[in-house]
Amino acid sequence: MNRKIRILIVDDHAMVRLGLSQAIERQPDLELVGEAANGARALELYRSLRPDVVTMDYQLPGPDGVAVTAAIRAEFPDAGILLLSIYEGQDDVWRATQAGATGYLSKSVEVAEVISGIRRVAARQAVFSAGLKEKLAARQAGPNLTPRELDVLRLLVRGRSNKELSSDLGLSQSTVKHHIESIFAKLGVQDRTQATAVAVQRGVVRLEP
Amino acid sequence: MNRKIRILIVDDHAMVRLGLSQAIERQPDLELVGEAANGARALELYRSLRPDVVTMDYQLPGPDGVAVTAAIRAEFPDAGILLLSIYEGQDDVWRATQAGATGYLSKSVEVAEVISGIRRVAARQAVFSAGLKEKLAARQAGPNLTPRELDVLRLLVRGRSNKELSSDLGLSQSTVKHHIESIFAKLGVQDRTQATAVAVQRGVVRLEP
DNA sequence: CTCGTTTTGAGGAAGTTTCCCGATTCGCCG
DNA sequence: CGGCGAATCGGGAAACTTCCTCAAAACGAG
Repeated sequence: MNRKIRILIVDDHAMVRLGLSQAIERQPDLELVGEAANGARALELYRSLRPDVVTMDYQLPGPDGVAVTAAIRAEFPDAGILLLSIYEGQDDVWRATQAGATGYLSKSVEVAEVISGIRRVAARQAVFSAGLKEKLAARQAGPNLTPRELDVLRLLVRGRSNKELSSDLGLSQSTVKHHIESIFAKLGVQDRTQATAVAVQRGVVRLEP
Repeated sequence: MNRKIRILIVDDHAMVRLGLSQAIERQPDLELVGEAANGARALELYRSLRPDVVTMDYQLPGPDGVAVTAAIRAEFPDAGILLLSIYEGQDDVWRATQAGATGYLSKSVEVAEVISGIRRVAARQAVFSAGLKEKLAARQAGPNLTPRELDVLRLLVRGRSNKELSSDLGLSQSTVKHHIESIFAKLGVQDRTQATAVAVQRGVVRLEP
């Protein structure tokens, strides 16, 4: 038999770390080599341990899981990283794939699915949960904002005015107004506050960072 | 020695259930008697098992942890329920205490703290994590909105216009404008979209339901 | 190359929000 | 009782947003 798959857990919730470590220890082909509760420690441990797979929580104190993923991949382009998140918005998955995550699973999946996800990430195969694919497909049929509209929406949701938007993005106010109207039409709302509510609820954009 | 403390875990994340169950099984005085992944199953199991303590996740598919807590307490007023949440907003804790939760812990605390929380809930003592108390105190010093302003803010965040607000709450538009201006002043913002962003980020109000 | 989409832009009318001024009522606390 | 904060209401001017029409450059797909 081959060498065991060496795993690093990154999660700020002690209970999740405990659950994951238990699940891993029950598998003869998996081996837990380290645990980190924040991004800095994760990077440090990655450098010294060089694990085969990292299970990374989406939300972490300080730089979030996506940022840590990007940081690790910048240094180790062949790293295998499985993002675990309670969020299932399209924007989250998109950000994750952009950052170089090998897989993205919702935390509501069964433990067995995480284990099989780890094995597939170890083989550098992409992993996305069935539920996520459904949601992505469903969302694709819905909003479907253009990249520029997303830029505008992300700032809009943070409370920027048209004037601020235009200087933030280097556009004329007319253009900003145009994009905003397109966003309203696609989200089916009448004003920016509703757009914010809908966008955040559907996970089109995230508010926290 | 006394009978063991009988525990029911309610959480939709399999990994958290696994972690909690492991932590509980390591304690000689604690006994896991059931696990539920949703509110309906939780109520069902509570009726048949009558556990001493329920550890309840804040967010669940369908009715959330607070609603399930209220449902259990309506039937069993002496139930001991420990809410576990990733959210630390004042509004969440407030809703939890109103629903009759015995304690409220952030999921970012250590496992030992959850275990000691379970023991204290078993003794029907209130449990709130140190971090939460700090945050609550900090928030108390901050916004400190009046009840009426909170009513307005909750609707504002969902994208209602001044006109809608006035009919929703049975007020004149003048009064609504007045409340909104007070909210802006207390949150330190200039417009309703910023107010939405700040309120959601700080957990003053929740958007999901 | 042509078509459709995206992105950019102008301008204006109508409606809404923000920011002021003012005022009355109510209940609570010292 | 007097004062104080909360909640209520009115009005108005300035600013901003929404909705509309029109237009053009850039770009990829077919």
